[in-house]
Amino acid sequence: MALLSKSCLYGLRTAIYCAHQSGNGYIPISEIAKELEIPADFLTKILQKLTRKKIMSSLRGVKGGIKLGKSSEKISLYDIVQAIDGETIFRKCFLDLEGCGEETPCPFHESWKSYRTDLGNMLKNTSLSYLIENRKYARLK
Amino acid sequence: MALLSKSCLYGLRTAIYCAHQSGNGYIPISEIAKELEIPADFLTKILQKLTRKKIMSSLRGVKGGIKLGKSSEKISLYDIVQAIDGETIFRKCFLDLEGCGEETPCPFHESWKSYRTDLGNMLKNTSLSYLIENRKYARLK
DNA sequence: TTAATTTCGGATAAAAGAGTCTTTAATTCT
DNA sequence: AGAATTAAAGACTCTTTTATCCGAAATTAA
Repeated sequence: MALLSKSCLYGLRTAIYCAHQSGNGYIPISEIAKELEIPADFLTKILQKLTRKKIMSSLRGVKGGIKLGKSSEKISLYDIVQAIDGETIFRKCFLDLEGCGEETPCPFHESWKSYRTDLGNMLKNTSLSYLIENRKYARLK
Repeated sequence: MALLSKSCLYGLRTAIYCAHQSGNGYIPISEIAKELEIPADFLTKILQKLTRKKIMSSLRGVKGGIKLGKSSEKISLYDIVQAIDGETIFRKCFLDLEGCGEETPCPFHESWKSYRTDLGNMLKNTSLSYLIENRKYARLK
């Protein structure tokens, strides 16, 4: 298993890639797909989830493609994960028990809760711009 | 997505359940399955992975079933996760990039590394006995 | 020894996630 | 207006995970 779905990872990598591109123009999905070695048709579908949530914006036609829907400072990794994989990761009980909560905690409730919250906060506090500025390498494939 | 596979969660819940049972006898898998609302045939298969690693021990026949393979102090959650889902969770890059490492880190390398290590340590430091002793409720379904 | 019970092992089925393909709609350029 | 390009949308296939089924092997009890 992995924490995030493959779709989500593709979406994250694409967003980071777009944030890294200097210009403000649309980039064809096929170009990104080739660059990041992601199946193009599949990526198209995934990015639709991000455009519907205004995280990205798309344009059809000759000079069309995809780009960030707002400035990279305003997009957090949490936004992207939430848009593609939903919020269950950040809510769900470690043991996947429906009724687990403060009143009827599962055996692992306490230790997992803080950990899960930390993860959510870490993703919320990491914007695309921060990521671009504070890394040494651009490795995205 | 979830951090752990369903198989792994079933395995964890069963192990905790067994640790909670006072006696030292074998418990039929069908009984556990019914109690924890897990498909019995599926659970049988999952538990085989744990018995092969001596985390649990099993016995066929009339008074047979399954029980912990050693004392609950000596079984950590890490052992169980590792036996069922493997170690990839604790090693893999956040963005699932093959070549990500210290030399060629992915954009998320640093922040994820410590987090992943913490999770591993948390699971290593949590034994079944600790879990049984330090919880208020027994909720496992 | 026979009957009952229970795990083991392999085959198969169902469900979910990942990936492909084709057609349509929007946009640009000539 | 017409041709070329590119995302959107839906149907379909492939793979992995989850779940079911059945016969065989081991163990207990009478």
